[in-house]
Amino acid sequence: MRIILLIDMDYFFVACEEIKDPSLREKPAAVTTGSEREGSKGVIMTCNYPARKFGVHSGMGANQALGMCGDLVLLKEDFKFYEKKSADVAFIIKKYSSLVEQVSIDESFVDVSDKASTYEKALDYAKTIKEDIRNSAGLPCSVGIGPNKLIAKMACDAAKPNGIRLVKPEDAKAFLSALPAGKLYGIGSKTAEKLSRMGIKTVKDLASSNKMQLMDRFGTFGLEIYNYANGIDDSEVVSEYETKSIGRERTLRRDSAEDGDVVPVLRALSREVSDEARAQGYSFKVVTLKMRYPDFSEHLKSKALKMSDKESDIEKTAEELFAKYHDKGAKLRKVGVRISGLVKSKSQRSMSEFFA
DNA sequence: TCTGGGGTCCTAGGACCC
DNA sequence: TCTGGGGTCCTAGGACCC
Repeated sequence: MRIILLIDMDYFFVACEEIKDPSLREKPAAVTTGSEREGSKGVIMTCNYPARKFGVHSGMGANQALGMCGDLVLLKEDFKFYEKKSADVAFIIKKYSSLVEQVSIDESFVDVSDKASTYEKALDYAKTIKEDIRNSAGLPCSVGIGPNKLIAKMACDAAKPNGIRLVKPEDAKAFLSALPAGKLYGIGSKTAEKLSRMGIKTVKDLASSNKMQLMDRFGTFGLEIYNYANGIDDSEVVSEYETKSIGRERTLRRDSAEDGDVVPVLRALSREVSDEARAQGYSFKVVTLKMRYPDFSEHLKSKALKMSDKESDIEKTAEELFAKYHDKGAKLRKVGVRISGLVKSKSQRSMSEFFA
């Protein structure tokens, strides 16, 4: 029998800020991307629950959020600090199981099948971990418990904030079926709309829909969401993970068609990408330039090179792609540089082999 | 939702090789 | 000269998640 936990930190970035400044706890507060763009205060990345009462949520423009809540405290993101707190939390979780998959800065799956023989014991185990995180790292989290990653994830969503939710296998289908289809993991706005046009509005509708028809319409993805809707997910908790790509992107100060506004940004981004690749010990094969236009349409242009670890190759290729594909006179909103086809550099490889 | 930045996975056509 | 099928790489774009 498998028992999986999903531990998800509550309003993580703002919770970290509350450690620095406890007085924030009583106030509506949000962490933003910050912005150099004229007229913009950036976008809300996370907000605490007092702010949510006003309708503030992540992804929203900070100006719009201020319109809903004039007293909202805006804080510019401090990723270094969040990464440190994330590492603290990861260290705590690893005391309880070695089979941990960190899926983002604030979320980890934990396979506790070997630690807990029953769901009741898993529930106690989850309480212990949650308390440890609260006491040792000073941060609140929620925990979902289920027979697979999908159920654990959906249970955790239902547990938030600061809760624990156990969904046993025999209850999984009933638990899921009440949800709107768009709340199911993997179903975003586009798919929700397509499903809705097919008459599929809830997870229950999806679970009892025609599997063949779904596969016809969506390919293997159709099978996946059909299985999810039925509470089926055989994917493993994987603790080893390889980075696939490293990228940086930036919204320009103002929409611009001038090379003079864009090229320096490409250089800065290339530099940052190169620094990150070096820090992680990766060489790369492919460089991709992303261009976003004022209407939010995006174009990607990429070029495969010989394996390289040189900043100059990133910069040269990004500028080359820009010169070749950007229509002169067309304004840009955002540019990005990404490298992929990553391979651990020799020195790094021997280091990890040494430790293995 | 006048909308940031970091990622992942999937698909699909064409090139090229055997 | 015309023909088949498989495999892999390259490139572009879409959708999703946090």
